[in-house]
Amino acid sequence: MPELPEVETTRRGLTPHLVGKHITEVRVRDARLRWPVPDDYAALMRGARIDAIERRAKYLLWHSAAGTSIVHLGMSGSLRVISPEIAPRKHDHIEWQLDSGMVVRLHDPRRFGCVLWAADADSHTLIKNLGPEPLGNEFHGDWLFERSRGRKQAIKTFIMDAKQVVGVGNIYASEALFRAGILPTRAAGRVSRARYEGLAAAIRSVLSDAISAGGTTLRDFLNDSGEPGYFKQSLSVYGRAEEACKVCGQAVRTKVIGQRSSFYCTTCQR
DNA sequence: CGACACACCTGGATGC
DNA sequence: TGCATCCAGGTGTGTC
Repeated sequence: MPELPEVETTRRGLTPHLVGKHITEVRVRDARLRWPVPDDYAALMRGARIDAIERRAKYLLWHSAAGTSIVHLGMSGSLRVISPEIAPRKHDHIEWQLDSGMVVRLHDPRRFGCVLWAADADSHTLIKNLGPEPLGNEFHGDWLFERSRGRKQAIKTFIMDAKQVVGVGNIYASEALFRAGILPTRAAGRVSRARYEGLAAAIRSVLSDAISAGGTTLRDFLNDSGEPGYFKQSLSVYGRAEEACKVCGQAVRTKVIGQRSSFYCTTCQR
C-alpha cells in the first residue's frame, strides 16, 4: 500500500534486520514482476553483505560491496521479516534468506513492483533522472515555481510528476493541496510564488506527519498484519467524497484528474 | 519538449 | 450464491 511514508517505514523496519547481515540464499518463486527479476539475480545477491538500505523516491536501494538491489513495491507490494518456518503465502514472490536465520519476503499480488540489480544505482535509468526528494534541501517553493512557469497541466498532476519532485502519490497530492488551499485542477503555471512556498511546506508536512504515524507500526514489523502505517482518520479529503470538510463543513468534492481520483473542498481551496 | 492516455495485474467491494 | 462491473495507494512508455 505504498506511498512514500509506507516505503520509508518499510526502510526503517527493515534496516535493523538487514544491515550488516549476509544474504545466504535467494528464492525467486515468481520472476514476473513489472520487469522480470534478472535470471542471475540470485547468483548476484548470494553472499552479499547489506551495508545500508537507502530510500530514493519510492525505491529501496539495498547496497552491498558488489552493487545495489533496487526494490519497488508498486501498488500492492510489502516486505516482511519473518521466520522461515512460516509457510509462504500466495503472492510471496521472492524470499531472501539471511545469515541471522530470518527471511525477508516480498508479497505483491498485483506484481507492479520490481526487484532489479545495478552495479551503480545512481546511474540506473530508473534512478538517474528523478527529481528532488520532498524532505530534502533542494526542494522548496522556488523550485516548483520556476519549474512550473508556462505549464498548463493541473497542479495535482504537476506535483505527482517525479521529474518535479518525487514521492508525492495520489493520496498525499490531494492532502497537500488541501493543506495549501489550492484547487487540484488549477494550472500549474498560474500559481504564485508565495502559494508554491505554502505548497512545498504542505508537501513536507503531510509526508513527515504520515511517516511519524507510520512509525507507530514499526514495532509490529515482524508481525504479519502488515497494515499500512497511515491513519485513515487523519486524512482531510482523500477518500471522503460527499463527507463534510473537516474545516468548513462543505461536502468534499471528487473528480478524476489525470486518470486518478482527486478530492478537494471548493470553499477551502481556490 | 509538454501533455496526455495507456499499459501492466489481482482482488475486494458493490450491484443485480 | 453467482457473476459482472468497477475501482485501487505507481510509473514507465508511447503518441500526438
